[in-house]
Formats: sequence, C-alpha cells, structure tokens
Amino acid sequence: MKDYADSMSPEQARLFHDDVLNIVSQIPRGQVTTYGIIAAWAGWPSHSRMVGRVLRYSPEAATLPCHRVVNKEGRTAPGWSLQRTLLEAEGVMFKANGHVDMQQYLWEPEEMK
DNA sequence: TGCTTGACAGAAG
DNA sequence: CCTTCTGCCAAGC
Repeated sequence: MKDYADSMSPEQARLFHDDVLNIVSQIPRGQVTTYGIIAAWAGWPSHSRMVGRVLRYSPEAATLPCHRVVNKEGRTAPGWSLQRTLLEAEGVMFKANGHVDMQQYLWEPEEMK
C-alpha cells in the first residue's frame, strides 16, 4: 500500500502539464485566473503550486499569456514586476494595495466543462 | 536517502 | 496591510 495517495504518476504529470498549458491559453485578454482554479480544472485541486512550477519552467508556457495567472488574492508573481505592466496594458486595473481587482477580472474556464 | 525550496492557499498575529 | 506559519507536493541538492 503506497503512502502517497495523492501523488501523480509520470503519465498523470504529463497530462497535468498539458491541461495547465491548455487552460492558460484560453484565458481571455483583459482577464485573469488563479493557480488553484487551473489545478482544480486539471483534476488535481491540491496541486496549485505545481501550476506555478509548470508556468515557470516549461518553455511552452513562454508562448502563452501566463501573465494572466495570479494568486487568489490578486497578487502578481514575486520577482516578476513585468507581469503587472503586461496586465495593465490589457486594461486590467490594480487596486491601491497593488493587487488585481479579482471581483472584476477573474475568469473561470466554465466553457470547457 | 533526507532536508530544503518554491510564479500557492489559507489562517493567524 | 504586512509578515509568518502550516499544509501541500514535485524538484534540487
């Protein structure tokens, strides 16, 4: 009996990777979504951190609008100030505290259910 | 083989 | 509002 009930097999890791990229590619211009939402739709709700890992290390992610992915509080990725610039260029307004106004710009992939 | 490190989330101080 | 801690899980060293 394996003690890691929720870990991914190499096969599942590959599918998760593909799903993450697929979802990110569908985020509409001028909107944002979160790591947790992407992970949940990919089938692994507890792997939000893995989503960030894919976006940071996968060469494929560089061709996608990965700047439209922020954390649930609307904060941008640490050490990547350009992300805010890219979002503002699409019309996304930031609140005074430096966070994205999630109530206004959050997008969830309901259409692909 | 075992401890540390995150493009996270959520709660606590 | 900001920092820190815990839970999470794969990757690095």
